[in-house]
Amino acid sequence: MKNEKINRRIQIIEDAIQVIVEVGYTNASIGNIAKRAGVSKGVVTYHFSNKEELMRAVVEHSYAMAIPFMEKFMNESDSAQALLRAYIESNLRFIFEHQKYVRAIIEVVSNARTDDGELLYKEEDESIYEPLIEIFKLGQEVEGSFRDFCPIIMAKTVRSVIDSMGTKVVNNDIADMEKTISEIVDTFDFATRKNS
Amino acid sequence: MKNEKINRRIQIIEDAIQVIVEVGYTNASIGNIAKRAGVSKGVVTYHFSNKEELMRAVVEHSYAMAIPFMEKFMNESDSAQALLRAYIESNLRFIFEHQKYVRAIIEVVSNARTDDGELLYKEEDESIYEPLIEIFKLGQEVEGSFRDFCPIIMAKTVRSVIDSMGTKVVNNDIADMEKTISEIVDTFDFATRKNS
Amino acid sequence: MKNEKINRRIQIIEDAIQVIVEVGYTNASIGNIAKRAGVSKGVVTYHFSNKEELMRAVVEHSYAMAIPFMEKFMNESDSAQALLRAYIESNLRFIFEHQKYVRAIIEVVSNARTDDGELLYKEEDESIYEPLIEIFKLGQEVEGSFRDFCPIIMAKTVRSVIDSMGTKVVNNDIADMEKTISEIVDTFDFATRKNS
Amino acid sequence: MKNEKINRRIQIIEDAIQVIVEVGYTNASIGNIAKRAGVSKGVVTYHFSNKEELMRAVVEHSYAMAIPFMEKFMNESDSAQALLRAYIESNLRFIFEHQKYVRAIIEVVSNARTDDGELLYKEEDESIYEPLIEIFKLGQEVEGSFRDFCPIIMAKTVRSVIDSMGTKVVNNDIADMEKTISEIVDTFDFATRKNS
DNA sequence: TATGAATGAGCCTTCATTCAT
DNA sequence: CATGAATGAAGGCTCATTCAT
Repeated sequence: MKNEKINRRIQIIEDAIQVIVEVGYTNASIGNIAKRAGVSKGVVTYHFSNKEELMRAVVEHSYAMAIPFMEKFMNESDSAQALLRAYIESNLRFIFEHQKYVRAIIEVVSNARTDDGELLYKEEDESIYEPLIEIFKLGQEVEGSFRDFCPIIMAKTVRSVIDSMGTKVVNNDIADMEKTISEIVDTFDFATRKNS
Repeated sequence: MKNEKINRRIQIIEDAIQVIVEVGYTNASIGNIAKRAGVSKGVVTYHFSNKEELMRAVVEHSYAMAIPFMEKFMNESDSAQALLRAYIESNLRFIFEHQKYVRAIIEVVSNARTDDGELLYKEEDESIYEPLIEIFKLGQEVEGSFRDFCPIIMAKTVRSVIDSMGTKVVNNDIADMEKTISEIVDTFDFATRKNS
Repeated sequence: MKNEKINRRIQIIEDAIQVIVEVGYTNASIGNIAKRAGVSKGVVTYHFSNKEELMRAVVEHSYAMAIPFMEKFMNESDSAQALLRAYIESNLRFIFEHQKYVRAIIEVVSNARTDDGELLYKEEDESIYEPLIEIFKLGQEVEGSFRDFCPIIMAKTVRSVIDSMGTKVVNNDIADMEKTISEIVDTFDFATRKNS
Repeated sequence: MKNEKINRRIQIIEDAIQVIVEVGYTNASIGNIAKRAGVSKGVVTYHFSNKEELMRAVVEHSYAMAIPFMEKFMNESDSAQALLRAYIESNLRFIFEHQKYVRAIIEVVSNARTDDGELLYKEEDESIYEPLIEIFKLGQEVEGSFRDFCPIIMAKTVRSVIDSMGTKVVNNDIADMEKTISEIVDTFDFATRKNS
C-alpha cells in the first residue's frame, strides 16, 4: 500500500521528466504530464501541491540518480591525475547514458521562475565544484603534479564541458561516446598537468 | 520615414532582448515587450507578424552584434596558438561585455518551439565550429605545433566553455573577468599544444 | 464510543465555525476545516455527507447556543417595557460575547446556496420576530404603555440593530459594550413608549 | 468611439451587479458575468485587469448612484428633526427603489477577500456616519431639541436599520414601502427627541 | 469508522492572434 | 501606420465528491 503510493509519486516524476525532455519545460503542463501518466490532472496536484513542488521533485530525483554513479568511479583511484580522469569519465558516462535526467534538470533549472520572474534556482550551488577543487588542490599542493592554475575557474571550465554534453550529443553511437570521453579526459589531462 | 520604421523595429528587438533576459523567454509575452517598449501590443504584431518572427529577429540581431567583434581580434594574429588564444579571448570578452545578447540567444534558442513541441533551433549550426576547426588543423597539419586530438570534439569543448560563461559569471568585477579570460586561454593553450 | 462520535461531530462543527469566521464561508472548504480539526478530509465527509449538511449543522449549533442565553434574562421580568429592555440587553450581550457564532450564522445564511444559485436560507424565518411582537402587543393592547406603532416593522427594526452589532463591533472594550447596550436599550425605550 | 468604450465598461458592471444579486458574490464568476453580458470571458478581463478591480468598480458604481439621490432630500430641510426624517426617508426610498445596487454592495463588501482570507473592505468607512452625527449634534447642542444620547452609537443604530432593509424587504408592495418608511421615520423621531 | 487516492468541473488569469477603424 | 477591442484556448489551482480499502 505504502509502496504503491511511493511508486505513483515516482511514476509521475518519471513521466514529468519524459514530457519535459520531449516538449520542454514550458510546454510540460500539469495536464500534459497527467495525460502521459494516464491519470487525471487532479492526481498530479494531489501528490504535488504545486507545479513548483513537482519540478523540485524532478530535479531532486534526477540528481539522486547521478550521485551513486559518480562515486563508484572515484573510489577506485589514487593520484590527482587519475582522480580527475575518473571524475570526468564517470560524469560524462552518466550523462551520455542518462541524458534524459540531465536534460530535465537543465530544462527545469534554467526555466523555472517565481511569479515575479526571478529564476527559482538562481543561486548556483557552488558545492558541486568542491570535488573538483579538492582534486586540483591535491595535485597542486600535495603532489605537485598539477601546474599552477586557479582551481575554481578550472572547476567551472570542466563542469561547463561536462554539462553541455547533455544537450550537445544527440546520436547514441557508442563509438562516438567512447571517443568523446577519451578526448575530453585527455584534454583536461594536458590542461592541468605540470610539464617536466 | 523608412529610417523611423527601422529604428522602431530595432527598438522593439532591443526591448524584447531586455525583457527576455529579465523574465525569461516564457514570460516574455508580446504584451510585456510592448509595455517595455512603451507602445501598444498592436505595434509589435504590426512589425512582426508572429511571435516566432520576433524571436528570430532577436536571435539574428544578437548574432549580428557578435560577428564584427570577433573578427577584430582574429585578424591581427598569426600562429595557430596565437589565433586560438585570440579567438577564445575575443569571444569571452564579447560575452562578458554583451551578456545581454548572449543570454537572449540562449533563452530563445533553447526554448522556442513549434506548436507540436519541436525545438525551433533544433539543428545545431555546425558552422560555428568551422573557425576553430581551421585553427586546429593549421596547428596540427601545417605548423605541427598542436598535439594530435580530434578537432571537432575539441571545438565543441572550447565552445562549451565559452557559451557557458554567458550564464555563469554574474558579478561584473573587471579583475575577475580578466583573470577568467587569461585562465581559460591558458587552459586551452596547454590542452592543445605539443609538448617538446 | 458513542460519546466520542458526538464529540467528534461537535469538534468539527466548532472548527468549521472558527474557519468560517476567519476566512469566510466561501473559503471555508472541507479541506480547510479538516486541516483545522487536525483530521483527514474523509472524516468530515464521513460525519457530514454533504458540505450543505455540515453548514446546516453549523447554523443549528450556533442557534442552539443562543436560545438558553436569551431566555435566562426574559423570565425575570414583568412589564412590557422591562421585557423589551431585557430582550434587547440579553440579545446584545449574547452577540457581544459570542460573536463567533453570530458571524458564522450570518456567513452561512447569507452565502449558502443551492446549485442553481438560490439561497438555501431564503425564506426568512418569521418566527424569530414572535417574542418581540408579543412584547409589543402586551405593551400596546394590554398595558397601554406603548404608543401606537406597527409591531412587525418595529420588530424588524429592533432585530436589524441587534443582528448588525455582530459585525459592527470589533474592539472588545468592555466599557464600550456596556455603553452600547445601555444606549440601544434606551433608544428603543424612547421609541416605543407612550408619552404622557 | 470613446462613448462606446465607456458604455461597454458600464454595461459589464451593470451585468455584474445583476449576476451578483441573482446568484451571490461567490457564484458571480467572470464567466457567468461574461455570459450575461453576451461577450467572451476575455472581454471582461480586458476591461478589468482583475476580478478585484471589477468588484471595486461595482461598489463604486453602486455608491455613485446613491449619493445624488440622498442629497436631493436633505437640502430642502431645516430643523434637526426634519433633517433626520429626511435623511432616513431618502435613504430608505433609495434602498427600496435600488435594491439591486444595495444588495450588490453588501454582497461584495461582505465577501470580497484577499488571498489570505482578509476582508477587502475590512476597514469600515466611518465617514458614512458623519452626516447623521452632524444632525444629532445640531439637535443636541444647537437646538436643544434632541435628548442626550451618544451620537456615534445612534448613528450606527440608524444605519443598521437602513442597511438591513436592503435585504429584508422582498415584495415591492408600494403600500408596504410607504408604511415601513413612515414607521421607521417615526421610530427614530421618538427615539431622539427631548420630551417636554 | 476512517483514510488516502482519484476525479472532473470550475475559476481566475495570461496570452497570441485577429479585426475594424 | 497604429490602436484598442475582442476572442478562445490553455494553464495552474481549488474543491466537493466518490471510492476502495
